[in-house]
Formats: sequence, structure tokens, C-alpha cells
Amino acid sequence: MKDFYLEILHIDKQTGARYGILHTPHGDVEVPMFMPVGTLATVKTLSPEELHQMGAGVILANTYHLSIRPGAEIVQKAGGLHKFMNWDCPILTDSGGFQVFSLAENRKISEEGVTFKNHLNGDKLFFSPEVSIDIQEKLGADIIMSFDECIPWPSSYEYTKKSTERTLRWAKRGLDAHKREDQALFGIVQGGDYEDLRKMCAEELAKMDFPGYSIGGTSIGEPKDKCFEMIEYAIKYLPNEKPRYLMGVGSIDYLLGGIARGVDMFDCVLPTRLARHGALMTSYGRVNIKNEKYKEDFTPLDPNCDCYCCKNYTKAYLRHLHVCEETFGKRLMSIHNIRFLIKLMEGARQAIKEDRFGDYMKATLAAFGDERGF
RNA sequence: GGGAGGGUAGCGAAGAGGCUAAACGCGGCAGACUGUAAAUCUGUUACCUACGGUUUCGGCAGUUCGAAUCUGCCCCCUCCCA
Repeated sequence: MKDFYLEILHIDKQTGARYGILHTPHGDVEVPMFMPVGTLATVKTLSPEELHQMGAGVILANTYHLSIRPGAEIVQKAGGLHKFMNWDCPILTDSGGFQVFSLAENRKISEEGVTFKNHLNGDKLFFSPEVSIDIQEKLGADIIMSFDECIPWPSSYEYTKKSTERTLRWAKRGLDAHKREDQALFGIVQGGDYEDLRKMCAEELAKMDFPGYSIGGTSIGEPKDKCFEMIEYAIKYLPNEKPRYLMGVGSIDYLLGGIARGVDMFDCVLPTRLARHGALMTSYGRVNIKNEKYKEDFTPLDPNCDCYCCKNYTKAYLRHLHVCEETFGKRLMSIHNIRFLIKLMEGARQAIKEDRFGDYMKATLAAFGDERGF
């Protein structure tokens, strides 16, 4: 598809991080970028207008969840996801592969696909590579994912090999089933933390010539160095000119570490979930807004932040809203956390363009001052 | 004045002789969260010089090896009838 391609404009001399523009049918976005997650066709508590204001480029939605409610046909009748949810910029849908992992108690995997017992009423729900592609074509996102199995960590070599080979066969089947010309279908690199399996998977996917490649099976409880290894094992064997998407990563250290290793795109529920739970990412570290010490703190959450929340409200007010379980607090804090990550990316892009991404990473992590990086 | 029912940790509320420093809920405090079954989940919440010790279930006095639980008196609250 010619509407979709990555234009790499600069490579950071310190780290090899990439700056570029991703062209999509719904507009161009700069990378590296962070994509907020709107599983059910909404980034929880936020409006599209707010997301635009924060500088969000692409947002995610989920195939498994939308196929249950409201159903792919309804979204299709609505005119596709963009119209349905009033989001005119690019959308990426995940294939349901993550649910193979997260809903593992209620599913059975076979060569043909995965039979879920749907988490709402126990109905049988069969997902194959073809079914997932069909649903994603109906949803109509700009970027769609191959149906894979997100393998738990740790997993045995034998299981990882078996599953990764199956994911590869599924990728091929999805590719064959995919018809829409205005959607970029990404292949997903699995392989656990085994270098040879990651290599094999990446090389095989590269042969299939996807318009983009995802790195899956990370940020599911593995240690940070493992995650970075898995990224490196995969990226080494992926074509340079294609976009690389590290799935499910959203903490500051992982994001910066991913960029340094050549990742272009990230998504994560972390900023929105943390926000709803009163945990905030700031330039000086993590803030748990419900802590008593903020009761009378009438200063902004993050003096270095330009978001609507930080410009207009105090920590004491945010704490009050959170303690009272007021929805507005969740919105304000979601705005902040997402804006924080998007701003982190803006800084990263600028640093790459100026060949100082390594310094930027070091300084940002030092200022954050938390080993955990979120 | 007569009758009935009550007083348990910050609040609500179980418990009706030892397994009870006292269930459970709320509130408080703290923590977790990474391609969203998450506006969710976990820990903690009498006091202390804290792998042990001290003082508790309206008050006082008893019964008992042992009492929040049984007895007596007192104080207070709620409801009904006058």
C-alpha cells in the first residue's frame, strides 16, 4: 500500500535512534511516538478533542473487545471506527493476540485459532488469523495487527518455539486473508527471550514483507534487561526502512530504552490506568496523589508540564477529587499522564534530530530518579 | 410514670463463657498496575521500648481456672403507652 510508509529523516549519532514521519491514510505522524490506548473505542475518560490537544497522533482500539461489543458489523455500519468514535487521525487495532495471554484461563489454542469463552457471558468466540483480519477490516483502522499468541514470560524453549512457529503460520494466513488496500498489516515478532527464536521469527516475517513490524511478548512481567534483549534480538533482523512498534510498553525507562534501540512506535495502557488510580508520572518522579502529604499542597502537579491539568489545578485539588472518586480527577490525571508521555516523545524527537538522544535519555531518567522508571 | 430494646475499636455492625486484640463493611494510611475482564487489586489500621509485651467491648462490683459474652447496681440512648 502506497499511502503508508515510514520516512526516516534522521538517525541519532549517539544511539542510532530514529526520527521520522509515518505517513498514513489519516495523516502524518512523527516518530518515535506514544499511542494512547482506547480499547473500547474510547481512551477512557477522554474526548478526541482533548487527545488532539495533548498532541496524540495515533490511538489504539481492540479487535477482541469491539467484536463482542458493539460488534464489528455495527462499527462497519457506523462508517468505520474513525467515524464511530469521531477520531479523524490514524487508528491502530490490536488483533486479539494480547487477549490470548491476558484471558488465558478462558481460551483454548489450536492450529486453526483460539476459542475464547467470552469474559462477559461465556459465549464461545472463535478467533483465527482470518477472523481477526476480517473484523479488523470491518473496524477499518489504518494500522492492523496479525493475530498472534502473546507468550507468557517465562516460557520453556519448547513451548516458545512451538508457539512462535504457529504465530508465523498465522501471520502468513492473515497476510493472505487481508484485502483492504488502505490498511497496513503488521507482523508481530514473538520468540520469548530466546535469541534464535526471535531471529527466526523476525527473519521469516521480514520475508513476508509486511509494511511494519511489531515486537510482542514484552512488558508482561519480565525484567527490564530481558525486555531490552528481546527488542535487540528482534530489531537486528528487521528491515531498517519499515516502522517498528514495541507493543505494550509505557514506562519511561522502557520507552527511552526502546527508542535507543531503534523502536518507532509504542502503546500502553499504563498512563491512563495509573491516572485513574491516582499515580502520576512527572518530570521529578512518580507521584501518588492520594498520599496525605498532598492534602495542602497547592502547587501544580508538575511545574514543567504544559498540560491542562498542570496549568490550572493543584495537587491538593487532584487529591481531593481522587479521594472523593470524582470522575473529573481521573480525566485531569489521564490528561496529564498522556501529555507527559507525548511530551517525553517530543523531547526525544528533538534530541534525535540534534544527535543528543543519549544525553536526553540519561538526563530524563536521572531527573525522574526512580529505578522503576514510572 | 408504665413497657420494650439497646450501649463492641474513627463510624456502622457481628460475636452470647476459652479457638477473640475481637468477623465483616465503611472511613484512614500505604503499595501495586505496562498490545485494558482494572474508576481495579493488595497490605495495614487498640497501645508499646514490638518474632514479645500492655490495656480493651458504657461504668463499678461480682460469679468462674477463664468474661465483650453470666449476675447485681449505676449511667446513657431509642421506641411504644400514659
